Amino acid sequence: MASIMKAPRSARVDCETCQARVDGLCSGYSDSTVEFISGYRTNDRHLKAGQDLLNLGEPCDAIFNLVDGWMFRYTILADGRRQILDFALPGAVLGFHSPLGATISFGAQALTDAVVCVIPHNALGHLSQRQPDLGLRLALLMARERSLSFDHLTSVGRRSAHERIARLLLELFVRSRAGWPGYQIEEMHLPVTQEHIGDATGLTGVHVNRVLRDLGKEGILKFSYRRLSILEPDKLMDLAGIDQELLQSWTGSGRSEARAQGDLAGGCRQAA
Amino acid sequence: MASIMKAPRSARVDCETCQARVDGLCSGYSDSTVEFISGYRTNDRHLKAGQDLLNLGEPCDAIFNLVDGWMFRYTILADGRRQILDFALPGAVLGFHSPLGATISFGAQALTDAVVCVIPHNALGHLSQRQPDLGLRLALLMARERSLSFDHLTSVGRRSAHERIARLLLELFVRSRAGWPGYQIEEMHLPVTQEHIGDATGLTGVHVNRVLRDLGKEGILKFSYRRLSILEPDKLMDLAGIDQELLQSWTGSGRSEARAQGDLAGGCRQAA
DNA sequence: CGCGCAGTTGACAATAATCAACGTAAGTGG
DNA sequence: CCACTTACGTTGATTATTGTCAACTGCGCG
Repeated sequence: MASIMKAPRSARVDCETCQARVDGLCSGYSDSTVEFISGYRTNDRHLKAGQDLLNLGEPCDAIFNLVDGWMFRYTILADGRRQILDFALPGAVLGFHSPLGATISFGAQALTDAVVCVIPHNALGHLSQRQPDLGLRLALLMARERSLSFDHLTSVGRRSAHERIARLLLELFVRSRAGWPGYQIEEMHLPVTQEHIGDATGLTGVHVNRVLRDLGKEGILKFSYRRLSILEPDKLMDLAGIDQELLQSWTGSGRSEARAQGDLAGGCRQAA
Repeated sequence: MASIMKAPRSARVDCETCQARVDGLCSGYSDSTVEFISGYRTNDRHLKAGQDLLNLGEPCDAIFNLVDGWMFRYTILADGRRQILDFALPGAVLGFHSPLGATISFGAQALTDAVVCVIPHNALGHLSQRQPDLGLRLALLMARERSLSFDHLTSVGRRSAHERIARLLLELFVRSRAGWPGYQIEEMHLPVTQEHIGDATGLTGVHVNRVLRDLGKEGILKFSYRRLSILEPDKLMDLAGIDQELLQSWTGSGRSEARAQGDLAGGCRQAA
């Protein structure tokens, strides 16, 4: 798919390795087989858990495609308060902020060891010339991220602590599994602490703990030391106020969405 | 700029009127002269204050460019709680959500009488073929909206009621004036109620009122019956925790951003 | 001039933060 | 394998912030 050709311009050096990675953008989740096809990936960065991808206040001239691992985006206020903006799973695009050469205002930190593919901003122009749909696909991805952000805003602004936490855990479960637990007890490793949950939901770590105790007592779920057990999926879904359609938008598996992606990916392959 | 040519396909009928409007997308604020150039705009919708543009739960096959007036996006929870997601000023793009034909999950309501230009989704594909940069410009616009949403999330999650309200009023002032008040007393008409402010900041209308009373007592600002007076701009800026750079990202007047838009707009005009 | 919506105020309740102490699991070097 | 270290989690007492309810006021508009 990614044919090898000499690069006539310096910016093109990165294009070939990036091409395959960019191909995965619109799906929202990267296809691991692409890595083998594209051969050696020279532009990858490997992060250890807890390490930052971007340093706040520095300019940023690239976007990043998360290949492996979990990360999260955050803001730090002057007095140290932290707000986690969202959690990034493989396939996410990080560092695409409006002003191209401007200093960034959001950090991105690895929750687990992680690998990101670096796509310089100037390569984007070349890529989008060869692949006319790239821009619209990126726009769609950004729009989806914005919708997710709207969702979080609604949670933090108008839902109770119980609802917010139930919702967040459910979201992370569904997004990482790319599916709804169904109606059986489910268990998984979630690489976040209660402090992370607090910073994502606008609560204190201490209060998160109390709410988790409540949810445990009610037999809905258990979470401690990065291990989540969903004991009563239906009760959890009820508490979180989730409907089926929303679940689909998280996984990108909705019927209409699949159709839309099909269109775009189709046009994409024609162009290549 | 928008040359007239026969439309070979039905979707093209809308293209000509939309073309000019779409040209304004990347600026973030529409250029009113464009209206005259494009001649009669057949696809406009006129809304009265309080009227909804989108009905929650219905499918949506178009995007909208707000030409005139103020609007806001919102969510309603099952029990009636409302969260205002953002305020839209002329130039904003509404209704661009991920699944193309899916039912929408966010409402959009007019605060004043308003005019929007309707751009059917299928026209987007045609337009972006003739105007290859359109996608990237849209992506940039979406990314900027996401950043704004991240900002609101941080406010609601981690700032006090006073900070949130100060920040929101300052944001609306700066965005609508496209500039910072400077250091003199400023006054303006803000077409929102205290209830709106509450729903945008995750507070109650009652509590917003108390905070506004505090801010009035301290001589920082006054707001009542849709009239905002900023009495001490520097104190307000301090309370809101705003830095100069953020102001620029709101107005889109930052140096690096202007450069980026120049690049894009330039490529855009070449294509036309 | 009277109706309605927006704003204002007070008393009270609920939710969540803060502070501080202690418990417990995971990781490390000897 | 152990003691040691550290980060994470747990709990109670107390305070602060914000919400709820309800009554009342004032502005604007036909």
